[in-house]
Amino acid sequence: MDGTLLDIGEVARRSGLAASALRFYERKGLIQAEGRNGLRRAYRPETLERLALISCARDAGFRLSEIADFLLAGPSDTRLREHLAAKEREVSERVAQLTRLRDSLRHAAVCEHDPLVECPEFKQAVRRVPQG
Amino acid sequence: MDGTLLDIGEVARRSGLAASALRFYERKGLIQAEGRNGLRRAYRPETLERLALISCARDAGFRLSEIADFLLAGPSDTRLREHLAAKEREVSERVAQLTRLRDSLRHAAVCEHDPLVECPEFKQAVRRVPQG
DNA sequence: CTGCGACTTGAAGCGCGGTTCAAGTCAAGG
DNA sequence: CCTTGACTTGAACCGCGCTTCAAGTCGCAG
Repeated sequence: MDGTLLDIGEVARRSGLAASALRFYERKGLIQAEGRNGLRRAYRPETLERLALISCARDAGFRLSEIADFLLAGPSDTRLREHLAAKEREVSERVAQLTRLRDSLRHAAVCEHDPLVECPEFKQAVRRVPQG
Repeated sequence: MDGTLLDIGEVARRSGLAASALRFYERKGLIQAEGRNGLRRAYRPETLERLALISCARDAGFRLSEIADFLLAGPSDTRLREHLAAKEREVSERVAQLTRLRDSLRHAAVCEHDPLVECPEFKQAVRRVPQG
């Protein structure tokens, strides 16, 4: 064994993702193995970082196809930069919304309203975001 | 027509949700019609508020089944309160993560790194959340 | 009474993000 | 050499959140 390359089981263990998910990501163009050891995929350690990024973005509501686009980007890809900027605005909005939701949940834990959902303080989470 | 009750088309238009989605939500116990006008569902206007709450929670990553649980909660439901408190922590973590991601995206829009994803500043989004 | 169109139903279908399965391949160790 | 066991493949399947479809039922206008 080379020592610098990791096999899929190792990557799965260290990334917390299932091996099946890694193969799935490969089909979708999100990652690729450096080579093969026989039939077996051999991954560079950097792949772990990339997977962390993928997990992060996916948790943030990005689709795998979007993530794949981002991963291919160079600094000269203008359209992609616009896409990233748009995503940034989207994420900002989500942060604001989630922050309100968090405050509502925090309140809910101590609220005395009977149908909890009727509490006006709880409902603040629902305030419409000003038109985008 | 009664004037206080809305039919499904009206609710769909005003909530921005498809009629099929409203029927789906009914099957899942998220909403219910006040009654029927012939076969047709007749909704109370408050349903619109409830739908706004549902959309908000769903966008925040809650499952419909979770939302249904929350919607049934009274102030004495201790287990549910714990669930809400747990969700609050979860949402807080998400907010933190998304905030980092937003900062990374903001940077990405002006970054000169070639594989954009290799930029160390970009990668800060990926910093592991301290063990939960 | 005759459309018409918006509603009703249950069942099937879809896109996403995977997991599971069956069958096969390979490297290392006894 | 032969077994073991982690890997390989493609294809089928899953849960979620809906949408679409086919077939039927209303209420209202003409």
